[in-house]
Amino acid sequence: MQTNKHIFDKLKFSGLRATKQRLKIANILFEKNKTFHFSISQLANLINKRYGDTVALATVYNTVHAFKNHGFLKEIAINSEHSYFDTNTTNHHHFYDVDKDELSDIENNDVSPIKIKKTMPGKKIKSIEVLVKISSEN
Amino acid sequence: MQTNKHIFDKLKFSGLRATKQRLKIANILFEKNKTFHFSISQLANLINKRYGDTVALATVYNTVHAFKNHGFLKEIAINSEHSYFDTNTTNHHHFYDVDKDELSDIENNDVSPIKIKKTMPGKKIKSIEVLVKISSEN
DNA sequence: CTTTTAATTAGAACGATTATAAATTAGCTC
DNA sequence: GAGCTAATTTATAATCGTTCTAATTAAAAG
Repeated sequence: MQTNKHIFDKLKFSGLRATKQRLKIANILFEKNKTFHFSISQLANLINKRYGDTVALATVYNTVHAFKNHGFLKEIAINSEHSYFDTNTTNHHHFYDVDKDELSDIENNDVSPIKIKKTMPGKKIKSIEVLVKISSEN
Repeated sequence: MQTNKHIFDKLKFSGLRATKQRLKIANILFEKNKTFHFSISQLANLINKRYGDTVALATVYNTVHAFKNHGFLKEIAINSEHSYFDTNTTNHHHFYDVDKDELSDIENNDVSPIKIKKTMPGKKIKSIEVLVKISSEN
């Protein structure tokens, strides 16, 4: 599988050892070319479904944090209930479906340019993120 | 104090009993005309500082949730570490100072109109919120 | 004043996450 | 490939924030 090779190299290049566990997790996260949004518990379930009970929960946490620290994942704050991660680490925005508790991406191009008219002296803007909450109409 | 009377009425009107504890908490939250951002633990500290150990932690939680459910407070998601609340319940946006872990408001007027070009069939937009992360320049 | 109902409380329970310390494994060097 | 070293994994315990529970207290209504 080419994906595997690619992920392997990605890990290696970043100084992370390409362990069995990390490859399994990376497979699930990066196999789709589509952005993948998940919480730790969702991810743990997926791992279990595909690979059985072969990765300890602590390792899932460790790995997600390692991936995040190396820029492979981005954390997204939606609500206090869950912490979500996103395989799309570019600057972009989100729809959050409050009925289904589901995230989807909105690319930068799909949002009109955002101009912040208020300034904070001595501070510079690091990021601008838009969260659009949606729900079924009716 | 006029604020007290006002808060008392506010509680009464909403069907919440104006208990000693709720009035103390409301005093801290709503005494300033400025927006107030806080986490539960920060609030608990403030209560303690002003009123001593007279409100149980469970009551702080209960009260904040009651206030939130009655529309006196709004919850804001910034990161997974803390859950923040805001006394400004209008539609508005935020600066988040990542160095100081501090929130401040950006009024709707201070952000250029946001147009979302992507649509989600069968869904309607409930809110659009912008989070601007800032940090010291240098 | 009595009754009813809501709210508060201390403490237990819970769930998600992190820490610990021992065992395992990846990736080097020879 | 054997041996070495440091990184990683693991099971388990510990911790933290939050919620639950059941008893007590207090507010409002009659």
